[in-house]
Amino acid sequence: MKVAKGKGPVRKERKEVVLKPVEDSKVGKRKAALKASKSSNKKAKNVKPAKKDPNKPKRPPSAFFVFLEEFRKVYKQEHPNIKAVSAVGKAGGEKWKSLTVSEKAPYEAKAAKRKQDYEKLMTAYNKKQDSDEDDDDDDEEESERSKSEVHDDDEGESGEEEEDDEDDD
DNA sequence: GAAGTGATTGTTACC
DNA sequence: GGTAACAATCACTTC
Repeated sequence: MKVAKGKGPVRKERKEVVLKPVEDSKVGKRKAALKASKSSNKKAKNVKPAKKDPNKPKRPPSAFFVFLEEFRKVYKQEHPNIKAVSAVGKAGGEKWKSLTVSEKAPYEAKAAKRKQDYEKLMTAYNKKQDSDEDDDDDDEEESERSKSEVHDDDEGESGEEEEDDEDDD
């Protein structure tokens, strides 16, 4: 992915042009952490350098991210000229805070399902990892097997998700 | 052309 | 328990 890889000094100016700096303390903290980790060559990389696995299931989106997916579409329609992801994220964050618990409920439900899928994928992934350690030669076979299992599960869940998505509406 | 950046919140995973 | 990383998105910037 392209998340916080930590390359070199690229950016900054554009951000200031697109939108103003945020004064949210949490944001500052988050950004400070990101910048710190990036500028310091990624602490996590030092902690767990070998954890980068392309086969590893990606994290499930939180309720906020599920909401953000829909919010982006609406935001694009209302603000076709604003394409900065930072602006969408910021607006989405404010909107999210303004939502009531009941309004957040459907997004949390979706996130919960995504999480279940993720746990299944992680279980299969961990099994694969375990088998890899046990026998490296069969890792491809195990991989295919795991994928098949996961795929089946995923399909089933996906179908439910689709239905639930409409239900939520 | 490839790759990183920003902005958001929530959750995960690691120490 | 605390904290940092990461999940999506995409125009833009830099090398």
